[in-house]
Amino acid sequence: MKYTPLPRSFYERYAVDVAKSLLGKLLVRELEGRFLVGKIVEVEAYRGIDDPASHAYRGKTPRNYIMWEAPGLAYIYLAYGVNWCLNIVAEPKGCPAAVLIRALEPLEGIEVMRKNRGVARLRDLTSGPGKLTQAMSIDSRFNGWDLTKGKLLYVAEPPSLENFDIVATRRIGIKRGLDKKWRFYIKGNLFVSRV
DNA sequence: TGTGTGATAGTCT
DNA sequence: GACTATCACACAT
Repeated sequence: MKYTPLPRSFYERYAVDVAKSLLGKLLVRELEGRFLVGKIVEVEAYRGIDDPASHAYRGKTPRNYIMWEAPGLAYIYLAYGVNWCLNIVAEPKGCPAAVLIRALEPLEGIEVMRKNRGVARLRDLTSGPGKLTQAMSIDSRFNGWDLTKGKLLYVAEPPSLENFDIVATRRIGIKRGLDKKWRFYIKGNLFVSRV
C-alpha cells in the first residue's frame, strides 16, 4: 500500500476539530490501477441538533442516516440534482456530524482528473465540492464507504508536514446557521473555492 | 474579475 | 410543490 489511511480514532472527535485537522491531509482515490491524489485545502463542519444548516438537524431520514453511523465513513449526497458532495462522518457513533470536503489541490493523476472533468484549466479541476467528486470519479456508490480501510477511497497523512495558516469563515450555500464559522481553508491556497 | 441566472433531480413537507 | 451544503456559462466591466 502506497499510502496509509488515517485511523477511525482520528474522526471520533468534535467535528469542528476534525475539519481543521483534515486540512493538509491527502484524499486518495485508486481508479483502474492508478492513484488520484489531492491535498485537502478547504472543508466545512456540520453537526446535529445544534446546527440548523445540517442535514441531520431534522432527524434521521433514508438520505442522511449515515451521519449517525461510525466515524470515518463516507456520506455522499446529490446537491441541486447535479453534483455529488463528499462528506466524512465524525464524532462517536450515534452522534450525527460530518465534514464536507470542499476543495483539493491536485497532486497526482492530474491527467486522469482533467479527462474526468473535461476542462483544461488546472485551477478548475478540484476547486469545489462538486468538481472534486467529478475529477476523482466519486458518486453514490461510495455512500457508507469505510475510509479507514485504505482501499479505493481514503484519507492519508501527507509524506511531509508543511506549515500553513488556517482561515475560518461562514459556510457557503446555506441560509441557516450563519453564526457559526465552521468553514476552514488554507490561507493563500490557489484551489480554495472562494475567498 | 466579478455578478447574474438557468439547469437539474432527489428529498422532504 | 418547494427547496437545495453547486456548476458553468453569458455578459458586463
